[in-house]
Amino acid sequence: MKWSQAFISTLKENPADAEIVSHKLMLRAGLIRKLTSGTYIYLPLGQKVLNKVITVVREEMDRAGAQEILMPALQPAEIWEASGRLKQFGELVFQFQDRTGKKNLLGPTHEEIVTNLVKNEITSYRQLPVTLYQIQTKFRDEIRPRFGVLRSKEFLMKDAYSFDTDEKGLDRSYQKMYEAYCRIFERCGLKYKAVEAETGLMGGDVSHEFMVPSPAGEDLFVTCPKCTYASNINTAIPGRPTNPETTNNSLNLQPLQEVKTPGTTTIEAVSQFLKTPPPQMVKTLIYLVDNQPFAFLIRGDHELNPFKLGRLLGTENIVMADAKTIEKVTGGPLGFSGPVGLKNIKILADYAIASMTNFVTGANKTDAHLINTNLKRDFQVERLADLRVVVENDPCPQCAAQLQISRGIEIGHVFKLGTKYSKSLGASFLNEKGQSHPVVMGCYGIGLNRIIAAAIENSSDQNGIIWPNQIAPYQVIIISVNPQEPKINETSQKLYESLQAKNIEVLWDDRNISAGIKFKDADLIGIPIRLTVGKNMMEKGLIDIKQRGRSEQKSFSFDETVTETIRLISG
RNA sequence: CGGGGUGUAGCGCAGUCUGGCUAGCGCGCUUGGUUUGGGACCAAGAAGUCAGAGGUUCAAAUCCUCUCACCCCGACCA
Repeated sequence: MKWSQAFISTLKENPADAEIVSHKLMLRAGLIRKLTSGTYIYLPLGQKVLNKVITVVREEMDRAGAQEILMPALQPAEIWEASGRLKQFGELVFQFQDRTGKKNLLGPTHEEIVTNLVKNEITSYRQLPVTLYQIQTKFRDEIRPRFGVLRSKEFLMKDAYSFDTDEKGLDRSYQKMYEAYCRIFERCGLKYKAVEAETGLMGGDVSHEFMVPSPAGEDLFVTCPKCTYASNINTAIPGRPTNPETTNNSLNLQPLQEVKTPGTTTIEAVSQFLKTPPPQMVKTLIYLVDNQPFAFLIRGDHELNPFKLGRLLGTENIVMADAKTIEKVTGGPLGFSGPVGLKNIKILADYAIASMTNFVTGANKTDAHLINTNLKRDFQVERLADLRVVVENDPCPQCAAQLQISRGIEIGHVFKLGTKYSKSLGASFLNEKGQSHPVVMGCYGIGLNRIIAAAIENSSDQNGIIWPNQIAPYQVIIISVNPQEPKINETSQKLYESLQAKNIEVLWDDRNISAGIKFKDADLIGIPIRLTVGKNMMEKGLIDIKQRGRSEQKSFSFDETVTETIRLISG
């Protein structure tokens, strides 16, 4: 493509809307333009990159034995009512009626639709296993679209679904997809990390997220510097101290005492008032679990993890108690709750509480706290459990090394769904013995637009994008420094045609503008190999080769330039 | 949805507090010319419902009321 004829518009200045590097560069390099909040137009350069990503994904899915289909974005609401997820998704789903009054929605994902398909088509174990995938636009009415293409209301997703006769089969299908994901992200040049994750709205029990470390990421994940442990912050388990159940009898227990703490309803306030550090304090959080009151005890500097509560207690109906309920249950106002003297309420304590002595708790009275509170002596708990969010330097649950917390962009997520959907939607098959079983499912998603943003977050400099070879919009850019000069123009033309003849994707900057703009633009849009036809051509008949992201530049004769370019591309 | 902020030419912004003359600047764009190894130079030009509606006033980008859009922080996700 000749730049003079291409629909490429770059921006010199940063658009006011953009905050993060990838968003700024995608706008500046002319990859995308915003239509409205959460929806983006892909311009030719952006579309080329997207297509490259799609090609990689498609090749690897096919290689892993998955078969491509295409399901509608427009879906009947009734299937979603049948699975019970319409309520769960709630406002996240774009819904509307068609002219007949039938309820429709724009698919936020496709589990219901494939399961329904499989229900109708698969009747025998002989047809299993099978994995289907598609590349489709998803619609989610996000509460807050942001960071450009990273979180949008409309986005492209590769979603795959595996169907097996049993758990073992699912394990195999899951493993295949997991490996395919690794290959995809490697080919896209991403530094990624697979971590254990929450299953969330998808359901199921095992899942892994693929994270690209980036300060722009919206997720936190935990990694161990010494072993393989890696997890989303929400599922990360802090390793337990070697003596978690330390009986505090042997320790120097001080007498329990009530102290006045006027107006101090937060940990910080109490900490300052009593001059006691938060790790010496215990907060008592009152929740309603299936409408029953529960107290959760957490060390002052720790944070409760509501996801863990759900798993532990086997219900999703968990809400923080309001001030009235707290007063009714504890006898004291919000902000002064404590475990001592609580009745008719289950008390669960985080493991970290077990090794604490002489700590501060609320007194269940206005403006009062208890000091020197001790477990067992002063109150009992129903059980000890892992209730909290991991913090930096917590011990690794596998090897006790100090855990690290990083920020990342979630670019893919794989789930073992089991029979959640096949049961609720009635997708079953007959086994060898003629018995009916629900199919065992897995689902596997990749955010295709996010791969682009993540790649840029991973790889850019002051001057612009530095594309990984596999997803660059063009492999080579030719800069004709002064296209008015016949020798330069003719050589460029010949070079352009020679490279095209070798099936190399080349962008020829033939514009009759000052050289500086061309160099700046080439850097901005990040083409991996830059060939400059200019001064060196006029003086010595040489063409300069420079790789984006490297500083050195070498000069070659015409023929050498072609072979060297090919070498760089294939190597 | 709660909190914070912005809206003036395609893009980036000044002007708004303290109302007043033809609404300005940089980039980009058009035409002609000189240029061409890191966002050139000269000359001439085009381009604005000052987010929208209503109000106050002799007079509104500027003051008041409402509405809309967009961005940032929080809960949610690929």
